[in-house]
Amino acid sequence: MTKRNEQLTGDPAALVGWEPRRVAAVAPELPAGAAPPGTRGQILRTALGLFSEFGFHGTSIRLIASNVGINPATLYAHYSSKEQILADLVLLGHQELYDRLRRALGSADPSAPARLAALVRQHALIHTDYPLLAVVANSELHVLSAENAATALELRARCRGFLVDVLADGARSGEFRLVDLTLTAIAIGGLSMQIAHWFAPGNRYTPDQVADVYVRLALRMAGDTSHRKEN
Amino acid sequence: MTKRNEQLTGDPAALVGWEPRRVAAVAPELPAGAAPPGTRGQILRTALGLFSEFGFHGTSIRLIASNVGINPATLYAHYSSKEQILADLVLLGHQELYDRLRRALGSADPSAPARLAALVRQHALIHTDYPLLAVVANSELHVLSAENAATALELRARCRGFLVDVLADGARSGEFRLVDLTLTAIAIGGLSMQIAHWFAPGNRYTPDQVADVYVRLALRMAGDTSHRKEN
DNA sequence: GTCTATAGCGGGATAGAC
DNA sequence: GTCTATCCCGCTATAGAC
Repeated sequence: MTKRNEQLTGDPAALVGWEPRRVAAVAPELPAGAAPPGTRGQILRTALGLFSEFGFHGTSIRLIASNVGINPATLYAHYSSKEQILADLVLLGHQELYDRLRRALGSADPSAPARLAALVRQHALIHTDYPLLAVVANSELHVLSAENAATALELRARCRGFLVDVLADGARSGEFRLVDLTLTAIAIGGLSMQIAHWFAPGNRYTPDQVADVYVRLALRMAGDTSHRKEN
Repeated sequence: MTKRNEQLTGDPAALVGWEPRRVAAVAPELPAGAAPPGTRGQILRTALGLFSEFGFHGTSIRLIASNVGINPATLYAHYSSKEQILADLVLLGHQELYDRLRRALGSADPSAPARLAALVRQHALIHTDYPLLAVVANSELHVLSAENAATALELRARCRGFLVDVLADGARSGEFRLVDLTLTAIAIGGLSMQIAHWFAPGNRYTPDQVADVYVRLALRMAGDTSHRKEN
């Protein structure tokens, strides 16, 4: 039995989707340096775990406070409202994504396939590293007021711009054969987002393995002409 | 300017993601024959529209009732609880998906690429035809009790089985060159789900155009060896 | 089936002592 | 910063008349 055949006989149902949870049960972590210190950070991490599982409207101030181990009133010494906690999380998640993608483009080879691979790799890795943050940032953003969502939406637009630019460059140069620019960008942009819903440290894929697979899938979707055999 | 260049110069940001809505603003429709008649059906459709935009916990009984034009108490003559309304919607959405995929497989050519294309086409079309139902069935299922979610989860497992079987068959026969069975199945299975978040009738893609693109993307992801040039 | 009225509870947020 | 105590509101759901 080769490794390839092992993959073919593995049971996908064992990995994903059998349970009605929104995310795998992983510890709520925030990017190093991004989390505020002390109680404020503890509130943020606790809210992250609860929002990711029950949603913003399904999580009460009282529940957050009790999980932190403080009184509900104490929470308002650190955040002005429940929405402000979510706003901080959503912004933080989008900033981390934008920073990673920008750095990835900065250090990638200039060819379109190399830049696309770098973007997709980082997009996959942010979802394995911070799955709860990714779920909250993506699926609870819509409950924020327009003002609280504005900065995150601008960062998101820039990230989408990175992807569209790389795909368009590759199409012009002949490195890619796109089926359709807009829909391919949407599809590749959404590809890694599902990772947050099933990935957990210690399952049968490492983050790097997941990222490798997703990079190859994205290159196939873009119609990469440079390394077709390897894809 | 060729059509291909139009695609390349079209602005993707004009289509998707600039707004913090969960779904495009489309009328809340249910599959013909699946919706109950009279007030009961009206409640179901109204709840569908509200759940899709604000989520289950973000939607109150009072809001549903006022949008239907009835008293909140009247609602309980038709449904035993708010959760029961959601349970009906989630089940209905999963049944429609399962029925479509089963019919698609029944009428498809026996080759693996033809069956994969049929599955992906129907998966895409159900998201263009019933985007609100798809969003609710997918992203609010987790608030249901285990009993209320059980049937939908079983249907979902069968649908995933369809996809995994087709990919595994194609890999064995050499029609597909898979990067990884499990992750490809997850990726293709999630591919069309995003459609529900941006598609609206009357935008620049028809449902058939969307489905065509997604079928080609999926065949590329599977490493289809039979029609490589067309993909 | 639909209404009025309301029970009973839990929600977000605040006042003020320490 | 953290607590106790509480305000006030909106929530799901029910009782009972019509």
